[in-house]
Amino acid sequence: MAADKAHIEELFARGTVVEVFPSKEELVKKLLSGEKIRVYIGMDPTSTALHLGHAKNLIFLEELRQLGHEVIVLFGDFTGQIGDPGGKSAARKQLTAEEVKHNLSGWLKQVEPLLDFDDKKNPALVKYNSEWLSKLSFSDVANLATNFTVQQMLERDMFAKRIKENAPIYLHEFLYPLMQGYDSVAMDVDAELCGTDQIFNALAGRTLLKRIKNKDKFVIALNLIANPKTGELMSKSNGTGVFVDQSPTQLYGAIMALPDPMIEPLFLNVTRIPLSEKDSIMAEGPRKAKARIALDIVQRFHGEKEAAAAEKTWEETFSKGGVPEDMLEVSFGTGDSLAEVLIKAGVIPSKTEWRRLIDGGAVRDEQDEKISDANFAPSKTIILKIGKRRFVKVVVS
RNA sequence: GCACCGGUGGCGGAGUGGUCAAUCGCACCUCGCUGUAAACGAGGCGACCUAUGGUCUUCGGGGGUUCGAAUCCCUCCCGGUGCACCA
Repeated sequence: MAADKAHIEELFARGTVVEVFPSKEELVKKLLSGEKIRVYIGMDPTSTALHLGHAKNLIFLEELRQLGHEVIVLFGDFTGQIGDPGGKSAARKQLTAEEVKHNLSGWLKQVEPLLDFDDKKNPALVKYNSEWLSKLSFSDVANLATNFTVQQMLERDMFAKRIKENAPIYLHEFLYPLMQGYDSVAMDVDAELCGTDQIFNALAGRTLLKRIKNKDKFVIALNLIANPKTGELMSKSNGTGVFVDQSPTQLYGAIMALPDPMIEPLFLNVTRIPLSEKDSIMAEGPRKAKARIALDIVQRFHGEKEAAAAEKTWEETFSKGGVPEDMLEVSFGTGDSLAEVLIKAGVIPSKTEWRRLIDGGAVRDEQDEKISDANFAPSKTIILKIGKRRFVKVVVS
């Protein structure tokens, strides 16, 4: 296979790769050698939705596939049930088999647009680690454990932190790196892609692979997308996560709603707009640059046509104060309570909240007329705007 | 196992018999200004109602004292710390 030097250089120039074990130079050398390597990324389906931080890693993996390498997306259906130790003082909640199964079905769909699983010559592969982890016996596990000392485990910063805070560390938490490490052995990979938060686990795999198969695995650590100004990571908990299981319009809007400092990280890590265009795009100002990025990202998930439509809808909805085309519809019969109908549809959480919104002037109709009566009952089908982002079509039957 | 300390709303953290649906900060929501950005200003942030008031449910679980408990007592569960135990 022909190693594409320019492609590889551009890939690294984006800054997505922050650290490589044993070294970046050796990895580049390997990639340029023309040798086909097997590389994987592991993901525990801990929630139902993937955000752009995950997507970025998969996009990177797809590039490796395009360069001719064998790529594997490994779903941690087994490890997800154990739970990777979190930074919090309490151990992360373990998922049940049902939860994992439920989350997995959603993830698969969201991963699909990012990687080519149907390529005739070199399709991306999907694997599940329950395939081998569920078969290990207690003695197998004990054997694996002989490769590590407790001191090594305690080096992991979150463990160190918990010791400092006198927070508990459960024994099973030590097993997590062991299991993730065993994934590398079971798949006999040449490289692993992971977020920097996963370096410890990935290195455990590197150790195991070396001990068991005398093989040097590359650990390619990718950055975590953060707001450069505040340092906040992109995640659901702090509201900065952009989840990809949304309609084109919603996804486009979610990106537009991000703080400006996120533009550059997204440009570099998530889009594949050539780096040479970066300066001219950024020079157009944050508003336009963000729109350019939003379009690119929506395209990747939904295709050009949908993305263009999303952009147009968005412009008309928000720049011109209209309403989006795809919005939630609820049916409203005579005698119904509007608040109850909206609660049932999940638009608002309670009647009390509804009153607060009405009192605060947050509820308007399509003509931007404020609705100030909490007991308002539409006599004909209308479109309600609640705040800036909630739109509901109330269909009167 | 013994002793002590602690468990409060999404998080942090006040409160230590009535004035507590619970100060404050963060997060979040709404309004204003805007570019669905940031910053800033204002309001809100348990639920329900026949609604400038009323009712119900909340401070780890259960029980009790009291006219009245997040606050006191008992008990259980959980966490921390110290001591003891450790074939």
